[in-house]
Amino acid sequence: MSTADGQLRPSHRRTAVLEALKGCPRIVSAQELHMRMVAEGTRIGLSTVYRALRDAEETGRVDVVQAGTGEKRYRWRRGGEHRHYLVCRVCAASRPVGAEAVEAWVASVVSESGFAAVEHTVELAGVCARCQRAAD
Amino acid sequence: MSTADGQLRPSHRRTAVLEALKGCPRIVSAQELHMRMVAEGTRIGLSTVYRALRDAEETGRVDVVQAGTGEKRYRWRRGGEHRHYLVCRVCAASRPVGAEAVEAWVASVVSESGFAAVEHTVELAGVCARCQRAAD
DNA sequence: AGGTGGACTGATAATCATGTTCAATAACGA
DNA sequence: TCGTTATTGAACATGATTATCAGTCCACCT
Repeated sequence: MSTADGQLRPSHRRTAVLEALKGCPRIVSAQELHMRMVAEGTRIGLSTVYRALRDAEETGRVDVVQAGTGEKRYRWRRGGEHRHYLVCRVCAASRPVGAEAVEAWVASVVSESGFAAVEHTVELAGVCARCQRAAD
Repeated sequence: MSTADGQLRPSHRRTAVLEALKGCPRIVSAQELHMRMVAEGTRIGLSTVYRALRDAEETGRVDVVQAGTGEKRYRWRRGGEHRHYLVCRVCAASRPVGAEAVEAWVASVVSESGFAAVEHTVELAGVCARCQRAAD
């Protein structure tokens, strides 16, 4: 394989993936993130991006949103806590929403259900104010 | 493919798919439903099952849960209202949960966000009491 | 009843996101 | 420097879903 510019970074392609994710203003899919990185000049394979995101998901460093089409979209988790997001269907801009009420509701449902190890997913998708204007 | 109002014309096969779904005690994937129908002696193609479920989803006659693997699981919507479910990760048993608190929370978040046409997804997955016992 | 046109069906192929394989290789320690 | 080992990434595999399209069925008209 040709090492064209010799700009081989230290062993942290994975770190590069997470850094790129941090720099994303909107939620992105693995493929979008890969394209973005390549466009910026980072030499990285799609597999590595998938691997890094899966690992980050398992270790709780990113939040995941399942799009309706069965693709996953990621967002860097800024605070320590897991968050829920309101995502724009048009431009994919995302903003975290306060979810204390939902967390409390989930806790009460779980306690009276007899279920154990309950995980919850809350997803909100709509059209943001800017895209509403742009639709005219 | 579709008539003026976007609804598929009723047909023997399509009705059979929804009837089969009604008879399912747990949430099922399209493929599971197809296998189930074939096992019962119904002659039907996988494509038709997918089509019927997609149409039912679009017209709001079924509830959909996205499994972690990117597969969709369906449940016949018994009341008129859309529901949320607590699903067992082991046996796929599902029970509807009262979600008034969540609906109210969603409404308030939406009203102060400036977003329009917001749709929400709430999914709860855990291990039901029976499967907890069976795990011993 | 018989014909006709459009809708439905289903086998197959295509697509799409993601996972796995494995030879090449970069990082690290002796 | 040399060898060991984990990481990488291109190609391939997989699994769910969707599109294609020729054949079939059905409703309606005469």
